[in-house]
Amino acid sequence: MEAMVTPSRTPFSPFLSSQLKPIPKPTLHLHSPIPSPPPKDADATATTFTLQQTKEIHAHIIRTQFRPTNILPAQSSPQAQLNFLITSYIKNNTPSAALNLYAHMRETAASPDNFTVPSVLKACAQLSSLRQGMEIHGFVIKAGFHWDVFVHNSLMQMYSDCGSLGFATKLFDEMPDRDVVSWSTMIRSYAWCKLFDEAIELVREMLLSGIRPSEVAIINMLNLFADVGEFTKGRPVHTYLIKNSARESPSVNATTALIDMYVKCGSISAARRVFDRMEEKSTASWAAMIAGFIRGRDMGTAMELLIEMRHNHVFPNEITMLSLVIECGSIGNLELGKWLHAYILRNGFKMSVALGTALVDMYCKCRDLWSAREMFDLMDGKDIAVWTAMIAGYAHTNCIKEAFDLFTQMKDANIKPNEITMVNLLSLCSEAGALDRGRWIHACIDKQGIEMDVVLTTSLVDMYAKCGDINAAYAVFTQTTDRDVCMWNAMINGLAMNGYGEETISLFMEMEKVGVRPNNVTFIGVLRACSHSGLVEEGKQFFSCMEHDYELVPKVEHYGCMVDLLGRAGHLDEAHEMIRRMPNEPNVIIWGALLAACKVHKNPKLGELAAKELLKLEPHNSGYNILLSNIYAIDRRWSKVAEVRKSMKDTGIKKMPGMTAIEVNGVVHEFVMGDASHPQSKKIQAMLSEMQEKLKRAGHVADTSGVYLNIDEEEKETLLNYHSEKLAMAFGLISTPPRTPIRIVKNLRVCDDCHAATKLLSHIYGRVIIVRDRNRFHRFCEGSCSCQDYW
DNA sequence: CTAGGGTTAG
Repeated sequence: MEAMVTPSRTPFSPFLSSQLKPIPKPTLHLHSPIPSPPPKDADATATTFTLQQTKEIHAHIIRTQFRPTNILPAQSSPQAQLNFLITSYIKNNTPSAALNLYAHMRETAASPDNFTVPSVLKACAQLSSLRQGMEIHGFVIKAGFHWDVFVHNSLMQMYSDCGSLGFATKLFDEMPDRDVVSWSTMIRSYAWCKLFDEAIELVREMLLSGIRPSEVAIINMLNLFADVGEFTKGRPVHTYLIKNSARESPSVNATTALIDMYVKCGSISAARRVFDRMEEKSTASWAAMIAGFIRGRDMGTAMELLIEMRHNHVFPNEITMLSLVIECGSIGNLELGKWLHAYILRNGFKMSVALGTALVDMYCKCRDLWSAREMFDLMDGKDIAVWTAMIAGYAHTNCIKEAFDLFTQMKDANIKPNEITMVNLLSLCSEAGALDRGRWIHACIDKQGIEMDVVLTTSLVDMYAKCGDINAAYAVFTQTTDRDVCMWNAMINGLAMNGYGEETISLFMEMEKVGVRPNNVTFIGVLRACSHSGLVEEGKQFFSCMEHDYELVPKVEHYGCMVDLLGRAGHLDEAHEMIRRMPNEPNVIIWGALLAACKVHKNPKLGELAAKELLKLEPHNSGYNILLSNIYAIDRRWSKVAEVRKSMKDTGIKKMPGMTAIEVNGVVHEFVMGDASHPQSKKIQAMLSEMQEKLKRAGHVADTSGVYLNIDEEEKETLLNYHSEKLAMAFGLISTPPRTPIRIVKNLRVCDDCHAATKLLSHIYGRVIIVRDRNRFHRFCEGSCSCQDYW
């Protein structure tokens, strides 16, 4: 099903074609009956009925065996009556009822007609049921319907809504006469799949083919350019609007969409000009403009407009407040968020569940978990979205316990988790390396029958990969065929960080083969794989082909990967040369990569240069100060070391604490250096002493070169023994059964001494020890380590 | 027209 997300417009995957052959041609089938065109003015369809009323009419129709009723026009055929019911069910958001009726029609004499088809296709779209949609497509072919624009457009819309851009495109390409709706549908489909360039190309083609865009089409286009976020691309539509407004001025809605487009493209001034010229402004126009000022962090003007709006007798509604709160959360302005919250309460807005959720989410994004929780606890009728928003808040701040506690409470409250809830919990497990928890979530997903969409599958792949179970990650990855670029990236990066260099490259090849276009993130994974596996030449090739063959401009991150790749391999001068040649301004990632390489390959001269550049960029960053002092320590220039340390102390810079986490029986335990806060601290200390003893006997000499303090060797050794990774390992050894693997996660790089010690410990205790540090895995087994570079 | 919670990389 790869073609469902195939980016290119033209090819129609042979796999898919074979399922739907023959593709219908708009020819007239003289021998099959041509169904009558849809009734033009059925009174009943103009009226909207509630779901309850619809059900009653349904029951009545069945009871009276399609006899004319006083609700429907007297001459209504059974067909028309059923069509009416289908439409009414769809209007009431019960697409499955509509599809059941359709199935009923197929079994009875009342065969579906040209009027039925668009309605039931809409139901399929609402349910994202590609299978049923294809079935209807097949029926349309078999029944020999007249292929008018309406049927074509409905089918395209269904395929596009079910995520099958490939089928939609195929139909579009085969249409003899495309109307403005056909074009709009395609443009919208491409925009949804984030294929903006293709969408823009379609806009161009549409205008060239002489189609005059309708208002809906114009609004669609403006929304498209708002998503693209590029000022220059949206400009032509504005020009078009101005040109045409000589005859008829654009509607308030179109102008509002224009303001929204300018705001999202970051041009507040252009938005303001349009806004000021508007004679009549709707609530939405004001909201779009105010959201723009919030986005531009101009709170003063935003507040002024909010007040001015009321002076103009336009009043904000719930949706206005909703979008303001969301915008505020995305810029993380807590002060404004609190003000908006107060404003909402003061002005008696109805606190809907949606608005409450937006507030909870806003507080979470502003990292005020306490206020978020307060709001959350106050809310009545909490639905799955609020629970998920709150869990997401805990997940993003790495509050494992709180997140899982809340998850339990949610289940106790009989709220069924959905895929979004699970994605949040999984990302938490990824971060903490909590494999057992992650597996448990996976089991929950299966048990609860939660739909595995692309995002959830990607999260699962990511979780297994980041927890070091690469086989499980691959198993999930191969179970699905509907993979988007994110999922490929997750798998590629997973292989890369687990040290599978060659495999990463072959997966990349496969991705290319099935026609998924790699993006910037993909290349970060591929380059990192080359870096970790010492594939210098391959890395250089990928780096040059990403620009030449894939038209992707390497970003600073890619240069960072290259500096890391060359640096790790010891090509320090080449790495330095790369930095000098790069078009972008080198940032901390670049110099940091060079500095780390200089430390490993003991090149204090270049290292000092890198460290000084780093400190120019971020004088207060503790990590770089420490690295600089480390560089001096290599040359044993202790006075310089002391100087840096002192300046750090003076400016109040503290070292980011090294932390190591280990999951035992689904509970994540965290340790910092010299940690004695764990309930089992005594036992851990005893274990540490035993480990130290055994290490000594095995001939381990403490590598104190990682301790860059001018203290005596014995003290250095003691310090090393209390590194957080050793504490976590000791705890792992005493609390898990013999021979089971030990997995730990460290937030910084593992130091040289801990690395050497872990190798021996894996042999001494007969354990596989898997350490995940800042960006990759070290797998220790019987006294050796999987990583191939400098260790 | 604006419409609550989500994935990869950093």
